[in-house]
Amino acid sequence: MSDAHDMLFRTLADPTRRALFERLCREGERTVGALTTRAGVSQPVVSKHLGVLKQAGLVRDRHEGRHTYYSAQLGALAPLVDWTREMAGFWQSRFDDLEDLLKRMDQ
Amino acid sequence: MSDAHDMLFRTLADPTRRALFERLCREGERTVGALTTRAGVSQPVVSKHLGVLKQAGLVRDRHEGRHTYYSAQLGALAPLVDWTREMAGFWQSRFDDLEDLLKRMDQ
DNA sequence: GGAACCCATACCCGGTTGGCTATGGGTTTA
DNA sequence: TAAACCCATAGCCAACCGGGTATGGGTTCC
Repeated sequence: MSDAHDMLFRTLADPTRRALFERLCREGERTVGALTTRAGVSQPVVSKHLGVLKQAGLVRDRHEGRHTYYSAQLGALAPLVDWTREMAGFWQSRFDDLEDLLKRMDQ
Repeated sequence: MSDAHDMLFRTLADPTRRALFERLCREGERTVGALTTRAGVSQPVVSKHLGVLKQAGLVRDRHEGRHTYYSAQLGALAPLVDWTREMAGFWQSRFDDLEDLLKRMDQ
C-alpha cells in the first residue's frame, strides 16, 4: 500500500533536499554547480538529491553541453494538495455528521 | 535552520504513521487499542508513532481511565498548506517576471 | 486483593539513508 | 591533443529509524 504520497512526503522530508527544491522554485532553472554553492554539502550529494527529486517528479533536468540544468515541476505537488484537502474533507464531514446528530437529537 | 516544516514533513513521511493520522481524520477520536487493530504493527509501535504525531502537533491525547483517546489536530497542517502556497507563489512571480520581460522586449 | 486489561517506556536489532571521497565519462578551452 | 571543467556513479561508513519483545505503572473487574 505504497501510493504516490509516499515518495512525495519522503522526498520532501530531508531538509537539504527540500532546500534545493525551494531554491529551484524561487530562482528558476539552475545548474548543479550553481545549486552546490551554498548548499552546505558536496557536489555528489547535490547530484544524488537531485536524482531523488527527479524520480519523485519534483524536478526536470535538461542537458546543455557539459552543464545540466534543473528546474522545479510545481505540478508534482498536486497530490500533496489533494491529500491535505482530503484530510480536511474528512474532518469537515465528521463535523457535519455531528451537526446532523445534534439536529436530530434536538427534535 | 530546522524550521517547523521539517518535523511536519518527516512525521508524515512514514506510511504507518500517516495511515494512523488518516484514520483519526476519517474516524475521529479513537483509543490506542482501536488504532492498533488493522494497523499492521504491534501496540508499542502504534504508541511510539502516536507520540511522534503528538510532538508534531498533529494529534492530541485525552486520558480517560485506563484508556487514552487520540484525535487529529487538523490545524497542524497549516504550515504545509502555507509552504505549498509559497512555492506556488514563487513559481507564479517568476512567471510574471518572464511576462514583464517579454512585454519589455516587445516594445 | 488478585486478575485482567490498557497503554507507555526501555532495550535491542537490522535496514535505510545521508554524508563523504574517489573516479570516470563527456565537453569545452588553450 | 592536453588540460580544465561539469556532472554522475560507485563504494564506504556512521547515524537514524521503524520494527520487534519484555516489562511496569495505572485502572477496572471479579
